[in-house]
Amino acid sequence: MAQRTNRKKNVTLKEVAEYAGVSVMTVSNVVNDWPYVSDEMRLKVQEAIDALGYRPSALARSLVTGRSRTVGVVLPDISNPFFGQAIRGCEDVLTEQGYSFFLCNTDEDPQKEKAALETLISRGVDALIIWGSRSECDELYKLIGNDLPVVAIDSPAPQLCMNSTYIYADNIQGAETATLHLIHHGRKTVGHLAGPSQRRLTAQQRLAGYKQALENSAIPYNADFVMEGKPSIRGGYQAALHLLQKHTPAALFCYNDLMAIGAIVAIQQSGLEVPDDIAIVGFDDIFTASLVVPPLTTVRIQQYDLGKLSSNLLLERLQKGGMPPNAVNFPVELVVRDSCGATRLSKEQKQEMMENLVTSLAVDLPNDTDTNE
Amino acid sequence: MAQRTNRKKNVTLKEVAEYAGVSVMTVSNVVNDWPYVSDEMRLKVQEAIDALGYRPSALARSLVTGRSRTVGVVLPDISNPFFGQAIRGCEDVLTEQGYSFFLCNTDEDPQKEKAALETLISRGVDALIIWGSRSECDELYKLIGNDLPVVAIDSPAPQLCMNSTYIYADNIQGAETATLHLIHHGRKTVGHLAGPSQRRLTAQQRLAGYKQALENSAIPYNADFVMEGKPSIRGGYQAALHLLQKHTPAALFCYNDLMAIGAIVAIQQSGLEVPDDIAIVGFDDIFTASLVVPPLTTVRIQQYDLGKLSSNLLLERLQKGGMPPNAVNFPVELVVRDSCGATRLSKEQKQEMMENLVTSLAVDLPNDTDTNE
DNA sequence: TTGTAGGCGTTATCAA
DNA sequence: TTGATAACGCCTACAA
Repeated sequence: MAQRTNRKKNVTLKEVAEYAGVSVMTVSNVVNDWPYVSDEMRLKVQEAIDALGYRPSALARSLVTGRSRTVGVVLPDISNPFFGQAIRGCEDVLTEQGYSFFLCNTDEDPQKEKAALETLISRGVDALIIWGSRSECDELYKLIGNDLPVVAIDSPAPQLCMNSTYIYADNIQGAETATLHLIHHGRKTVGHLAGPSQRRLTAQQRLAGYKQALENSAIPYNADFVMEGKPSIRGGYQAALHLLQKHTPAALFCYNDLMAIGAIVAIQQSGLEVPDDIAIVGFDDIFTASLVVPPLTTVRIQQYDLGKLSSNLLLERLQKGGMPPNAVNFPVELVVRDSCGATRLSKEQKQEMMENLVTSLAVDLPNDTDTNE
Repeated sequence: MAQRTNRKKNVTLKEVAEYAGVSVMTVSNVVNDWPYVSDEMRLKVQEAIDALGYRPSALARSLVTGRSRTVGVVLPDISNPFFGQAIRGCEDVLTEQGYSFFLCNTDEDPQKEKAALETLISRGVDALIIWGSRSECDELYKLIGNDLPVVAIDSPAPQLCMNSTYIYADNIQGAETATLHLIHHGRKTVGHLAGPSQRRLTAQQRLAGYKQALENSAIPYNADFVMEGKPSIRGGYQAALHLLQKHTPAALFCYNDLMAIGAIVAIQQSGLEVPDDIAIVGFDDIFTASLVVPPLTTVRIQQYDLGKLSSNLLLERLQKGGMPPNAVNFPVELVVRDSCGATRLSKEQKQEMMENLVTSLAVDLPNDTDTNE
């Protein structure tokens, strides 16, 4: 008798049906644009719907249809501008097709990732977009099974065992191009500030591309010129300082833009100049890359487009069904600005700029979260 | 007889019950940690759950309980780094409490906002976080009603008519502080690059704070020194150029950091220097603000904390129920770097840095989305 | 402590 | 073309 507690009172199909003096199915048919409804009925029902302010319950609908028009998006960290762009691409595609999505951050923590997937599945998502997964393939399989379509981006080879599409940004190629660019512009010794290769597939790939470039140029690989660090400004700063204590390469190819920015600061603090003494190339082309001084030469990943692509491929899988696993390559491109020294804008006054950068960075480093990309 | 099409086969309570040889309610009680279950039962049921890989359906649960543990987050644009930070704050709080959330971008388009809200409500969200709403108060009310808890941030006064909490970053105070800072450092004429005051409450507030500072300093307000533009780098660039064609204020307080960055470029192109000829102060303290040259003096909004606050207040409303509308002030703080000229780091060589900035910006401006903040 | 019945709001099925 | 009824998977209420 008593209202259930906490229950939101919403207008239901049944109420609309009673109001209009028809059956619930008729109302349902009108709502879903079923063709075999007389105009008279349609009008009458529509009036009732408007009068009562009826809104169909997606929940109830999902329960009975088994499809929710809902997607789970799992990624490392939305506060990372890279993913902000990317997910915007997802959203635009998904929303247009009537899908909503849940967002989950993992911080690249396998535990959090697992929890997120569990939650999403129990919420009945129709599909998953997984960015930079850290789970093993068989573990993912155990969690997800073969029924749920998955698009995995920059994750370790889940295409082997699932109803999934695997997208990889062309990290190897991009890293090779970047490194070759430096070599071809006369930098004899090119070092590499590597990302966390244990945790990130992309870090491994970019390192591989770097090595490949050396090999193609008949330059022997020297581990002394490679320093691993966290993929943040501070991580790049520290890795570069370490490296500079023993060696002074003519150029550094960095895992990503943030590390590159950190490297610039470190180089400057060491009394050297970018790009005159050490040239720098980053990766990603985040928004900030063009705004720092010197503007960063970098390998651009069109983040928004990548997000769109992922969602489009997901929708395709959702609509067709029974598609075999497949892998898709996402191209990247070198964007030449000043930090690589290929252009001729540099002068000695960069000293001053760098001091400013150092000053301001010193203030902000404490707030720099290490997981930021 | 035939399987329904497209239906995902999931293990149900009933199947677990049969497997364990108990009733569904016993299983349900175990799943929900009901206290009055014998250890024996609990064990038996738990085994069945594990054996079958049972996962409760949040959908079915929501349908019957009327609560989904789901929140809708509506904001202008997630690719805007400001919101990336903010939403991360939301996520951390919500996830910890077992809530998932849907993300919707509005691009500050009332149509999209309305569509998003309709969708979210029909999906059965328990509450809403609405950022920078552009809907009228009564329209929101019509859409949402009084049952759904709402936290509105930097939106026009929805607190008047709903089960809502209204959070406003202290834009007026912040703008006043920024402007006074410029005045107190000897800038006689302080102009303002305003945001889109028709569309954004925050733009109105920051303009108001600017005017207030003038008034408190007994400086007459002069509309010639205020120029409105889009809240982007390009918007700031264009607005500044316009302004500079007729006047040369000693300082510019800008609606946000992006406009400030654009203004720096424009000033430099006009053969002037920041901060020597014209001092600049921005607003927001986005990630990039400390990385440009000169590093930007700005009014910091702790974006992550703001996100956390919004979600905490929402949860409070969700748990207590029947709370009256209330408004919460979120403090901001001036962060002094170089662009305001209060510190003494500037030299003539900034010319060179600026040229670099200009060069790189010229390349990237076509990709600059005007809605970015 | 456990089980049974009913219903949450919708769609699928099939009969009228 | 319309309508009655049975699911969908779960929880609340109440009975055993």
